[in-house]
Amino acid sequence: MGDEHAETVRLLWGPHPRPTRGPRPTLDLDRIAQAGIRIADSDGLSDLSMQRVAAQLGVTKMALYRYVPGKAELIALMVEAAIGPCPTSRTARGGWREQLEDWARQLLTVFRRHPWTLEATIGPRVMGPGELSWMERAVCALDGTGLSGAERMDAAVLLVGHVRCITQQARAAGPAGNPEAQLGAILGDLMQTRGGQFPALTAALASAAQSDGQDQAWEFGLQRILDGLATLMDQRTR
Amino acid sequence: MGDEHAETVRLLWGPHPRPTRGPRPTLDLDRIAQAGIRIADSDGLSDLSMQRVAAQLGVTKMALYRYVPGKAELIALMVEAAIGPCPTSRTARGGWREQLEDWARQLLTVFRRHPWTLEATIGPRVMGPGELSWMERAVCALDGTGLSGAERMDAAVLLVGHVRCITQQARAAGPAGNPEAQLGAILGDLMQTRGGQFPALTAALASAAQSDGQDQAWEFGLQRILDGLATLMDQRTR
DNA sequence: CCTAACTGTGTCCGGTGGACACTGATGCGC
DNA sequence: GCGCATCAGTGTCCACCGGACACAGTTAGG
Repeated sequence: MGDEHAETVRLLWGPHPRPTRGPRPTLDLDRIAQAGIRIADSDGLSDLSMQRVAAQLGVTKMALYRYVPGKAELIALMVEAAIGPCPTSRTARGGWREQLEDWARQLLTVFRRHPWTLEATIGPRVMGPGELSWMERAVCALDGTGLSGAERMDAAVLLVGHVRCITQQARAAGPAGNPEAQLGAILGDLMQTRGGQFPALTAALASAAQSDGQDQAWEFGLQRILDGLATLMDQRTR
Repeated sequence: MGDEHAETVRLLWGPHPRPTRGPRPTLDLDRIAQAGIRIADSDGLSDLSMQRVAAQLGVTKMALYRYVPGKAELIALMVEAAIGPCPTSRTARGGWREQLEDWARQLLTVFRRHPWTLEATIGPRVMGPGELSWMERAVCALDGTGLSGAERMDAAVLLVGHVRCITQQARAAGPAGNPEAQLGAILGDLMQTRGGQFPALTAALASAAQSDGQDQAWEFGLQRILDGLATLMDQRTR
């Protein structure tokens, strides 16, 4: 039972007993995580190395291994600190749809602020209390809607998937510029040079080029998912 | 205009002129990509190195650089070869909903077969003809539904996001065992030990524990998205 | 036949994550 | 007050990574 994830769980969930003997630690987990977040925010996860994190904190890289077993656990700490707990402001106001919509928008801003969390949360991993609090809030918003527990979880997962997908799409455009336009430009170039073996795609892109909203894909998917949930609830209560 | 992506486009889209002079190349792009896919399929993308790919082909790692400018381009080739073109069987049979559902299921099997494509297609990247053919098929299925070009693209992107999200979730359980059960077990452990500061989540998990279907999250999200699309079309034609 | 083009190899470099032994600071039990 | 177990940070070392570059061997065209 005691696999290698146990240490990660302890790091994310505590406790973190301060030892009484020996010299005072100059660092703590939160400062290390913040330093890593600063690097990943500015230069991306690929430029994150133990050396850089240690240098930012004024220590040697090996000093970090006194706090963290390895790079993977450091990234897990960074993700937990970057995502943080779900803000509880305006809790339980409005119906499930308003609550979920608000929740999804807040989650999107968090992901947008730390785009590297996308690639950091790809594989199987241990979730921290902050991440779980986000799930808690979404499931809670669906209380009393007639959906089963599994369905409430699935709905939350579905929304998270959309948030992640949109965040990734937004990253393709860089910090400035709207994603759809740039994606459309690249695709349009390919269409023009490589001939029209994708007729439906070219037609859709030509029509999409005149579209304006830079968050159109986000709004579209969000409303479609919420519509689908509403349809299910309708079928249940009928 | 001639940025570093130009070489990637040439690699993915051709042409690949065979030189007349000099010794015959012992390798070709397809064999290299297949070797990389074999490694990534069995040991994951993190264990993919130029050395391993070269060893599998019986050459030195530097020989690969005669065909591929770098590791990133090799991975792009692998993704294109692994995803491949969208199968055109049973094309344009049934309504948009049946077509899209079939399309999404086929895409899911492809992603399940090559889970590493998830992390390989995270950042902004150049898409190959195979990937585009999948998009083409989805957009084509939505022809004549009253949706605008941008909306058809957004719908396809929405479905891809769901497929990716489910694939990631499935990876958490390893090759065997159903994802929801294992995820629920980890979460349940945390609930039990860390106390009930997530009441809604614990309740939902307790209810989800009795659920049976191992692809329930997949089916749930898929039907919700399709329901949402149907709702939009209903509003349009009304 | 010769030469230019091209392939695969060997060597080298900076950087990475991590193991390990070590020095020095610290607080508890005596 | 003192000694010693404990723990923090450092320096050194290693295997491995992606990639640059010069080189030898092979091939086809003039």
